[in-house]
Amino acid sequence: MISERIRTANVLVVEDDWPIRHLLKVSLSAHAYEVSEAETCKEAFTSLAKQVPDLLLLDLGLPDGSGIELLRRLRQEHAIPVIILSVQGAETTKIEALDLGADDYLTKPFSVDELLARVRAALRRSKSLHAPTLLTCGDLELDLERRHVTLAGHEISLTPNEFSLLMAFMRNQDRVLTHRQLLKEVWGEGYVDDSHVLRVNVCNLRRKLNSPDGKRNYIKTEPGVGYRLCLPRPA
Amino acid sequence: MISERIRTANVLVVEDDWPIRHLLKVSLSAHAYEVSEAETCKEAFTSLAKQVPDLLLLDLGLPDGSGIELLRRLRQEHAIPVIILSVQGAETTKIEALDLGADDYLTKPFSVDELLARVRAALRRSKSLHAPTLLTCGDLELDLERRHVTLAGHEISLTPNEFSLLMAFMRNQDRVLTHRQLLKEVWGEGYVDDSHVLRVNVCNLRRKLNSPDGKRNYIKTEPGVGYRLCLPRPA
DNA sequence: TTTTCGCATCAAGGATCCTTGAAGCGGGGT
DNA sequence: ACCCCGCTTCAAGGATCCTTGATGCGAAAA
Repeated sequence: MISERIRTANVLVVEDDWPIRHLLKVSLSAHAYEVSEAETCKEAFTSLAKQVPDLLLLDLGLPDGSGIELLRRLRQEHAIPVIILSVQGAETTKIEALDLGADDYLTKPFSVDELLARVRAALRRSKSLHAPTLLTCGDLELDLERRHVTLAGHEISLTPNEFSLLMAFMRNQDRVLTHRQLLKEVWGEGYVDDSHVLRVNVCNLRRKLNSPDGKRNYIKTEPGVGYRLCLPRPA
Repeated sequence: MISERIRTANVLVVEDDWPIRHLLKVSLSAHAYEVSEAETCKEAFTSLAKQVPDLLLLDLGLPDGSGIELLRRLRQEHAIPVIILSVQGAETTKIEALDLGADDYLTKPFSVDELLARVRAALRRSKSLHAPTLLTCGDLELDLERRHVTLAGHEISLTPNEFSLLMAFMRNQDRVLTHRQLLKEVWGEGYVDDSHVLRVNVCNLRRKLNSPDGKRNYIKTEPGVGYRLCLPRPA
């Protein structure tokens, strides 16, 4: 927290037009950003090779080569936020840049307030990295964010209920889960006694999980109690 | 990593039957666990008040009061793993204990190998705490795990596609997302050009997000480009 | 003013999924 | 040997959701 306030962010401005470049430098410097400058694509490349900034302000209308190419090559290595500067009417290029991973854009002429707001927002976002919510159990992998499940490499498709059910299992590997617990987790408080619907879904889930060779039995039933997702130790 | 191997786990054994209690103590001590013992519910309470162990081995058939009550009161404060010891036939009590949050159970007579395996599994699980995957934007809250969305406190129900769409927005707050980016994220590579389906879903999403008072407009349209989820600074 | 284009909204056919009933199966108890 | 009970599996009606077409709307261009 403290270090964020002391260490000023480093911004690289890539812009060939002097008045605009100067405006950017002055505005940003006045707010305690460290600013480097580049007038051409080439200069930008050498600057990036020397030091990677915390944020890139990129004009798309550079004299030598398009900013698009610079963005593409930057994105192959770094994930720093990039804000595009574009002129009115250059919609196509702007969208192309955004699709390539640019974070935001400013259309000339822009207000300094808006510039600073976008810079702040971009820097704030770049600090929040996503937790790689990925659960694994043997050759089973469950991606919380993408809602994808892969078994021994290739993807298998689950219905929403099946996914929730498997999620409950994978967050409690090798642990007994009672019928009530599973029903409460997946279907909610009101379904706690409907064990039939649970059995049907466990059945369907098993069919999909055992499809490749039918060897391993992931879900073990605990008679009279519930189910358990076995760990991959082939005892 | 290292500390986990040096510091031995502390296990509290609550069991009135001497032979079993002794077997547990010997077996666990031999594998470098620190073992405390209690013969009655009362003893267990005082022991827990003094020091909370890393794991609790709990016999359900205690002479004074049921182990169930002990478990219930323990769960109001601590989340340590609990393994139940039960006799054959006491299914009802066993299930009740599991529903209350017990992690596992052993049915007497049990093998020492199985005991150790369950203890290891329970301790391993207790170390993996779930990341509270919760995204917020103003009075909008999105819970990745439960797939719930709340707006100013009360829950709103979204369809799967709407949820994915909102998730994409909330992971990129205040950032322009092009049509292509959103379509790729929610529908997949094949739908990148189908902007109509995106518009319909944005429309439906807006309706649900603005329902309470219709004041704030969360999703802003960027004409010709895409959409943007606004931050809650009411500029 | 009229036209045009992108966006918003409504509505319905069709696909997917969920629930529930019914039947099959196997082990334990009488 | 028979029955009972819980678990598994199959199948279909019904609910939900997704896609797509049609229409309305507003702003910019002609």
